[in-house]
Amino acid sequence: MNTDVKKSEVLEIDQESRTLADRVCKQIVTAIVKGDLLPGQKISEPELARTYGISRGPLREAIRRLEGWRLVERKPHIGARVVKLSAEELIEIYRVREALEGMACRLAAEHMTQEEIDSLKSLLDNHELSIEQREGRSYFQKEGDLDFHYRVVQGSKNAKLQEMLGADLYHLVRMYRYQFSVSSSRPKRALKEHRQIIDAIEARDAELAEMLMRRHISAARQNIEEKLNAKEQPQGEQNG
Amino acid sequence: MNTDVKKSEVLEIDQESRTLADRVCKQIVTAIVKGDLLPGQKISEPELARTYGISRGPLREAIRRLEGWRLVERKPHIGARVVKLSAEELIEIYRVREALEGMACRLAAEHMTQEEIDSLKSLLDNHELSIEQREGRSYFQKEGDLDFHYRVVQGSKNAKLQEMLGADLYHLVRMYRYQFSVSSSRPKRALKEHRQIIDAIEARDAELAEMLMRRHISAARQNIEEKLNAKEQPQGEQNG
DNA sequence: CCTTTCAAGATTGTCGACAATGTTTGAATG
DNA sequence: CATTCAAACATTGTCGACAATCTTGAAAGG
Repeated sequence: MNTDVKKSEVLEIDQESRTLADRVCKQIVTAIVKGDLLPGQKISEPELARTYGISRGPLREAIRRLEGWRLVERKPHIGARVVKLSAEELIEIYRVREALEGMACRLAAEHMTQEEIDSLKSLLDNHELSIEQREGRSYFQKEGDLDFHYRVVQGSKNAKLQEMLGADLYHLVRMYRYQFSVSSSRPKRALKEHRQIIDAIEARDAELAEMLMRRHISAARQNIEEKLNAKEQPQGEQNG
Repeated sequence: MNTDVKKSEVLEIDQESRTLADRVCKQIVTAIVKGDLLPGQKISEPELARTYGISRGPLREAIRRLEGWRLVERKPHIGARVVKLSAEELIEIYRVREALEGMACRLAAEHMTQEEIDSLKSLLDNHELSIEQREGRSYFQKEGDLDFHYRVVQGSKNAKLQEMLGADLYHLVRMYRYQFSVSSSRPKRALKEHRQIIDAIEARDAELAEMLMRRHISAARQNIEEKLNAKEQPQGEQNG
């Protein structure tokens, strides 16, 4: 038997998804992020319960947790819907990220270990390969960028920051990346900025690291704003 | 009949607490914030269900939402406990507040209406009265300060900021204010700083407003750090 | 033809019962 | 006397049924 294979996985995943509610909660998050459940879409309890093969009890508990995470909104006696962000709210999130990740990056310059820095640099090497080969392009656009940001936040060693960014905001960012494909669209430039940031962190230049991260996120925000404007200009095109 | 009395209340409160789960959720938050449920304390489902006179179903849903808000932690098959912050995590929260409320204050200087500013100034007048009369002292220490901060955040007009600060962090701050009484302990000085901040907002000096707010929160953090150190120095004194 | 009303259907909210898992107690053994 | 194991107990997890509320659609009236 393969008892000692993937021991940590057994311990961790088992710990976090031993109940139906926890497991289905993750599945719903994935469905939302991947776009199987679209923003604004109604979440039907009977339908989802059938889909996942569970009863409504654990499903409702999962929805309640998602409600706490602000990934779904609920109205009493009416139902739950996947949260739908307006353009303004999406921009707001990027402004919050600018403040929060700027701070995270400053702290990362102070607290990240050399091992973490080296590992992150090799991650960027992988990203570069993916971009050059044009094969993992969509991966980089959709997930690779957030991988980088996630690790910087981890490096800040501030648990509250990790919660607020990693667990709350990134879900929403991911969701909207999959929906509109408003990802960086200039992977090479983003990669260059990532390298500048990690260099500043390695040099322990906290001030510069914060500034570069703020500028990086600000550029991403402007990029989104442009794309949103470009999409809203053509009148008469309504989807829904 | 009094049908048109408190119409907004009927619409809002009714809307938010029409289900048992929503109502009991609020009750538990209040219990946590007031200190009836202490940090680290186990939340017994049968006991709470009896206390609130409901079945375990809605209660579990309420706990699940609180879990999403990170006010309680759950371990599968073991139970839920009120979250217990270490001294480091409490400090972390104040550092996050510094970044987030600094940003909120800058935005408030740009977006707060004159009516909101006037109302906030009269709130500060009330605080001054309370302090002078020494009668509402504990109210000011425990709630009045957060009232001010809450209104500034509202004035930022950034919904995401309002969520993250108003709905998430302030619960935790309140909880620990009630537990240790590590509130400002210098209400006059805090009030003076609040007045400086609102003056900067009224002058539409965003940069100054941000700086003053950051300094205000930083001072509060240092105050807490001192008190925590003073409490940890006396050895052999262990509680609970 | 459009609006209103009401009844049937579907969905959400609540409950009590049962199953699965943890915890505690106490007896047997070294 | 300490340790270990197992059985009894308590708690958490899951389910199906019923009640309360909302939605839909058809009939009646203007």
